[in-house]
Amino acid sequence: MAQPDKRRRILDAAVKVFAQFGFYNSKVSQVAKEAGVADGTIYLYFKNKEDILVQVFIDSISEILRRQEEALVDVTDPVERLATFARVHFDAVAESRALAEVITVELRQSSKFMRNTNMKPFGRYLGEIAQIVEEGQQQGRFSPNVNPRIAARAFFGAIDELALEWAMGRRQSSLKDACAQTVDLFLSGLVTRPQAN
Amino acid sequence: MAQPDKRRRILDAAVKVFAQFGFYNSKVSQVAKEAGVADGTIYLYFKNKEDILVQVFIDSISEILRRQEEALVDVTDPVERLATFARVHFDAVAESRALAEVITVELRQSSKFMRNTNMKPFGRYLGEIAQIVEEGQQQGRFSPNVNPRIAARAFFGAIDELALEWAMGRRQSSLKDACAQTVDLFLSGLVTRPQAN
Amino acid sequence: MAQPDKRRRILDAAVKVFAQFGFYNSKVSQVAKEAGVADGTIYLYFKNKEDILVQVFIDSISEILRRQEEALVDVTDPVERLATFARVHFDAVAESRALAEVITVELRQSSKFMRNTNMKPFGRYLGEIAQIVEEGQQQGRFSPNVNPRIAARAFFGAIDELALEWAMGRRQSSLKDACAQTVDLFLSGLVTRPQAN
Amino acid sequence: MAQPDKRRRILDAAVKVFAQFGFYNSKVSQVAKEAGVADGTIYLYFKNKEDILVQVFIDSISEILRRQEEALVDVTDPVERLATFARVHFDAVAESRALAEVITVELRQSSKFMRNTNMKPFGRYLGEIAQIVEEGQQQGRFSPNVNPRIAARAFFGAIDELALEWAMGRRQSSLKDACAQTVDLFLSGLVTRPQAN
DNA sequence: TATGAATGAGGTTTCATTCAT
DNA sequence: TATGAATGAAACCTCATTCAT
Repeated sequence: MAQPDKRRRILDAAVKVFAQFGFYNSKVSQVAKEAGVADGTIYLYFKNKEDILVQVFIDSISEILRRQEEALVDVTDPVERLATFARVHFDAVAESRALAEVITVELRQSSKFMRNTNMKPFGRYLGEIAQIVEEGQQQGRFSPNVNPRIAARAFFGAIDELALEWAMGRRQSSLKDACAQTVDLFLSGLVTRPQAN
Repeated sequence: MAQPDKRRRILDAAVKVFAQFGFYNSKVSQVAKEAGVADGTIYLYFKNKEDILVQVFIDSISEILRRQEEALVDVTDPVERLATFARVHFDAVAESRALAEVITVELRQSSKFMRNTNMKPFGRYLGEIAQIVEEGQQQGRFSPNVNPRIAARAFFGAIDELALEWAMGRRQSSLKDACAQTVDLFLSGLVTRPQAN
Repeated sequence: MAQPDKRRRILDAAVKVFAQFGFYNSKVSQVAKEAGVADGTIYLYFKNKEDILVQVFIDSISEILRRQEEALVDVTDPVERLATFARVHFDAVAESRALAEVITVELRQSSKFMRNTNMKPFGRYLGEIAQIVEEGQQQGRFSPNVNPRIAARAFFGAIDELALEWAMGRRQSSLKDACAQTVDLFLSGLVTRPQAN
Repeated sequence: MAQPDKRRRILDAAVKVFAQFGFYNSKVSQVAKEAGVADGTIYLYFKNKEDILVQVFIDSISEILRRQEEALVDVTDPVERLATFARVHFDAVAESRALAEVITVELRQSSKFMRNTNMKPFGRYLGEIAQIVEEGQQQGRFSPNVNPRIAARAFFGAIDELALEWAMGRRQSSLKDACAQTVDLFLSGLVTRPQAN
């Protein structure tokens, strides 16, 4: 009975349930059953239902951020860094289709109501991309004509949309291909091409 | 008493209310009050609460599609067509911040439940982009190395994400700028550059 | 458009609808549609929904009573009168299965709420049976040991229950047979048998 | 707080409330208040409002059947068995006027919707009577000219109608008398009288 | 008389949350 | 810590009835 990390089990169960039914159509009791705990137990670990979603999000983004930092630690070329970033994001998403749905879909829905919540991890996530772009501009590898934050947002939107498409079950081509194509699209638009023109 | 288009008024009210509180936190009675009709009247025009959301979506996408077709009728150059498409999308979104929120946020939330719904308008919307890309490839203006449907999806994701950012109230730069930058990013990645390399 | 007897059409429609769905599960609009009139028209002829049921009942019982009186006018023998009464009741029921259901089932349900209503026709109906029994007793043909009103009630209960069984669709034997058997049962218990014992 | 049998209390409360207002005019909240539980608690024990009625019926019929079997265990004479059956039915009814109303009135109303329900207890109840008649016929005590199932139905209809009359508040004579008279009526019609004729 | 769009009161039911054990 | 029976607030939706035409 004494599970090592009940909080973890509840979060995992929540991801599974939220992904299948959507946050507002999921019942706390479903999450409890999936986690193998009593309904009341959930409230020992989370303030309320919405808090579960927030924690799922914070935990997931934090974990992905950790992986990003780990993967990027030795990569210095901005072009390579952006490609790596996209690959890690896709790999994370590929690991858990359910998590992808929760992050891409449920999160947006709740975000309005999370203005007071600690959304820093997501800001950091976007900021990470923006920083790569910025560094690329400083190194003269990326065109200085783009706003780094806007480019980051657009970049995230593109790969996230593909992740959603994939998560929704219409896997038209391999994940890797889509990832690479997207990165290429962006990079070829981003990189400075002194020789051309 | 006899309002000309009660259905229209309910839809407009719904967009306003859903945008402010989110679909699941909106009450049908709020929509009714905002529309100036009785609660029951809503059910003369819509099957149920979710149907309002579906109709908002279908109506909006249809209207935007109409505008796209109108705007694109005389544009032949693929590069120009894609730029026009993005501009019209942004203009439509700019017209109604509430509508933007509902389409970008609420819709995704419900999309799981819309699998059975007539999502053709959305499919057409994406298809429209894909077709532009495809034609561009056929005319040799766009790189043949991208899958048109994936490019369309990524393109949509990028401009939609920017629209979301804007709708969420963090209007960092002018809409037009963001639009143009995004289009540029994509186009420069997409267009063939025979002279370079 | 000008139907001769709209009230009649509404009553007939009500019988059909009430029989199929039950009074409380029938919608006034269903009755209106079945009658081929607008919803509001019903309220030109009836005070409210319950009034339709009351009128159906009063009209039906009155009509059956009329037939009973017509059939009994020339019958003088009490035994024969009771048998005739049962036969006419069954024939009436046989004519309209829907009417049978409404009278046997729906009416009981509402009767509590009809205490203030003019239920005289039903009282007269039972009274008619009681009177036959009473006359039989006065003529020495029926045992004086039974309370005529109780006998009437039991008699009605028996044939009504059979009618219900029949109306519910389990027509085990011919209507006439069941009728005759029931009458026989009662009569042989009722008639004085001077020779026996 | 912890009531021993909350289900029982809800059923009892339901019988009381349904009898007074009728099933369709009773509110679930009334039943809850009468039972001293919260509205939601009802749904821990019953599927929905109609299920309460079904369970009242099944429970009651089962209980009466139990009593019938107990009372009949030592009675062998068919005539006596039928008389006993009637007496037990009346006694059960006499115990709870409310229950009588619910069973005789409300139940019929819903019976259309109960076709899919497990109505076996009622079938068994009627079957019990039919079996007594059949055994009586086999033993030569009852006339072979009647269909046992029809006789059972008529018998039930008669005593049930009297119960209804009584439950409706027009207690014209003692219950026992009515019971005895009814039984006598039937039995004298049913029993074979070798000496007569 | 007839219509039927509009009304709006109110009931059934759900489900997040609590708390006695 | 853990449980899960109980709570009760609140929302969706229905449908009898009205009334302007």
